[in-house]
Amino acid sequence: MSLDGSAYHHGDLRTALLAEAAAMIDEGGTSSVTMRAIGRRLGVSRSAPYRHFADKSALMVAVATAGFGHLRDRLEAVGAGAPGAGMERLRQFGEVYVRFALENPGHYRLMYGKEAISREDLPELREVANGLFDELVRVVQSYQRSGTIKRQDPQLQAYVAWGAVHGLASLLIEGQILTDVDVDGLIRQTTSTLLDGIRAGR
Amino acid sequence: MSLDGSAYHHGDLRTALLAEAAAMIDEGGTSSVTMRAIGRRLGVSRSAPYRHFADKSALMVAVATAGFGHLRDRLEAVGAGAPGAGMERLRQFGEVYVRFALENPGHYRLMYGKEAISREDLPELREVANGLFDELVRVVQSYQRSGTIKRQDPQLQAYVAWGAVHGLASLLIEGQILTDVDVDGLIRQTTSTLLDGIRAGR
DNA sequence: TGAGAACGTTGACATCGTCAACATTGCTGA
DNA sequence: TCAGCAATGTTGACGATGTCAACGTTCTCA
Repeated sequence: MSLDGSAYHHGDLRTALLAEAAAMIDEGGTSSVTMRAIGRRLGVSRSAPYRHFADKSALMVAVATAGFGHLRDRLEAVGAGAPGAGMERLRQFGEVYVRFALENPGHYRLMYGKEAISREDLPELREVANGLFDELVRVVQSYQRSGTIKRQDPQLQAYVAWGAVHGLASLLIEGQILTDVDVDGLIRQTTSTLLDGIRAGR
Repeated sequence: MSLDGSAYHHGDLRTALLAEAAAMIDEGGTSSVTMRAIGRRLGVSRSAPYRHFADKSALMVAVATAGFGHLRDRLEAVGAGAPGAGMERLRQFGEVYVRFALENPGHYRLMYGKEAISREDLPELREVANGLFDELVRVVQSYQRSGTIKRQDPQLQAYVAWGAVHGLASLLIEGQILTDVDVDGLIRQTTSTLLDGIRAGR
């Protein structure tokens, strides 16, 4: 790869494609993403992307995969920190999750929507997504063992928690929440309500 | 309009277009909807739909509008019923909301996603959506007055509640929840957790 | 009954995803 | 060093799509 201005070979088109695709989704949704437009914005021809991704769907899948990687990094950073008192760690997971979605709406939509990713069998994506969820189930189970939260079906409890943060993230991303709302306060109140709802009864 | 088999005039193409579009979204997502395909499926030419909707976006907006009408009817039916003890009515709102989404995934996605509906200014849609939300805020306020739930910012509380059911509905619709999960139980546990979370503290 | 409104059809064009054929550059082994 | 192959990019072409314009058909009502 050359670092000079030789135009023919881009240098790192694959990476640029991933970034540009995500940026375009952020700006105008998945339907605004066009293979030709991506090429145009990156100054390459319309079919240059096909040297790096089999088709548009493959590019979308790659963006989603990258998103899962980033999200996992964020969540692992939380897990690696000090446990904190009570359910502080669980709250942090929730808040980090929502903030990730707000900062990477393009990635997030691909990760948890099936609009742009039509392929039926995507074992890789399924696996990483399930891995994150399983981690949440484990956290729930540990809180149950310590008697901090109600002893219900851990899987259902995890789905409820996920649903709460996913719902908030989705509403925010899709522009369903009035712009004058205090987002930080809303995130905090969402996690607080969730934690109060699953806390082991007196 | 003729009821015989005269082929030239469809009879009620506008209604048929709305139904067919929603059905196609249910089946393959918004990206699978094609003006030409709708025409094909209804046995009319590719541009017949343009006699009833200015463009594809207008058709999508009309589907969403119909969806809001149906959802409002369902929720009003709940509101008209017996109040029930405690927060039973609030739970019913939540459950009816999620079930509506599950039964009408095509409509629901259009209603609360901005993927297929790109138009910036859609005062009609905004108004009906805000109307439903305002109703939720009012319900929250009445529960606050009766001392049933915590006295927090009613708007934030309403967003939290909406987020919980919207999140669950979205996860289910987007196929993010394992198929062997007890959906009824999950819906019930979601509303229970939410109600426990906002219930006025002892 | 006849004329305009309402409704439907075909032709045409730009854009899109994508494949095939071809051009250019980078790298590696003799 | 350099020939040749792999990697990377480009252009041409095709079918599908959204949509407009021009035109045909049917309905309605004065």
